[in-house]
Amino acid sequence: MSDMKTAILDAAERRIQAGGFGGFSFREIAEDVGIKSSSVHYHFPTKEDLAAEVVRRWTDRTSGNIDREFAKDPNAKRVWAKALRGTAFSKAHMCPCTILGASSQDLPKAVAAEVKRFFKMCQDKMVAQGMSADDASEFLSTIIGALVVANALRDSAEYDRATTTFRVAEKSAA
Amino acid sequence: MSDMKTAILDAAERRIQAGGFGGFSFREIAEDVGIKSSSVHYHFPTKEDLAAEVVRRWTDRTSGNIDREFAKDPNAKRVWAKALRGTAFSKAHMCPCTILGASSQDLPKAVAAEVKRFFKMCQDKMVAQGMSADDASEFLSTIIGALVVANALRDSAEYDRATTTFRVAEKSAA
DNA sequence: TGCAATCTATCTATCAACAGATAGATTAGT
DNA sequence: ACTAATCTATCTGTTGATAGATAGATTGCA
Repeated sequence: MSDMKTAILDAAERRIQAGGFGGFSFREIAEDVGIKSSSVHYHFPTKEDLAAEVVRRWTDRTSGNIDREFAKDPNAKRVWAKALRGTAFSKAHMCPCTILGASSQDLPKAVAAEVKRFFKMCQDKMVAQGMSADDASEFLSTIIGALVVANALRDSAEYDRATTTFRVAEKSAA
Repeated sequence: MSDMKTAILDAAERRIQAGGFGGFSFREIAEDVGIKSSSVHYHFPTKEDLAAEVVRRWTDRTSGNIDREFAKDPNAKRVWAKALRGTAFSKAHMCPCTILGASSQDLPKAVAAEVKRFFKMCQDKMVAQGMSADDASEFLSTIIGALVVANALRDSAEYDRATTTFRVAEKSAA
């Protein structure tokens, strides 16, 4: 992957984290990376292509991060809660899949499909790590919702308040 | 409140539930209610005004619904879980405050403030109903997140999976 | 080696569609 | 006659997308 393609994905990711699919334009991305909007189209023909690849990359990256941390700490919930905590306290504050998932009904097919894939990956991995299906559903909802509520209240500490149980507990293991 | 003003709020609410703040235009709303876009501006001067009032109404409505149901059932979590379940299984599938909360960083001030007010209302009411602050934070995150995940997976039943604990349990009372 | 063909990555310029917003005329109810 | 509500018409700006030109690197063949 060329440097420019990566830079475009980075810029799009940042803007999607703030405003979702409607929250970025080819011209804005172009300014961010220092080229013209038509050149962004060269790398990603349509807006749908670009957004879908941002989500795909995020999913794969998250999956890898979780695997790496789970190898070091067998408490799956703590691993997940810590991983998303990084997002809550990052500059962007939000996970692109969460903001896109909330407006999933208004998304181009390819983007909606990638977002769906992200949440499926989360649930499947949690079950593989030992959680029951219901437990994984409830837990995933909690950490995703914590991201939304913290963002809405403009208070990252709110994420900690909502996830104390999982980040601290030594018992309720994977 | 005039019938037309209510109809405009209804239309805007529906469209916000699907696509957030960027998911509706004055022209679309105008078509929905059968007038011209300039006439929508007569009732709500700016897009910010309209969106803010949609959220304000949703907050007040939700607050009233919860109070009414809590008077009939003293189990606060069951009351909240059932109330949001109605949203998850509605045609719109989403709560406007949730979709707007996820993109809160990109919202006009007045809208962001109203969204913040919604989540504050939820937490304050939960605490007033007997939950601890941390418990309220975690529980609110769970039901909000369940809405997002169910929407992204295009499967309302996912909301039930994530909230079984609260909707069924007779014990973990308010 | 040297030349022709092709590819990569960017540019300029432009299009039709749509956005939010405003001014001013018109209509209908009291 | 006044007012509330709607209309017509228009403005300025932005959007995603496309066409066509260009410079430079790479490749393939004689």
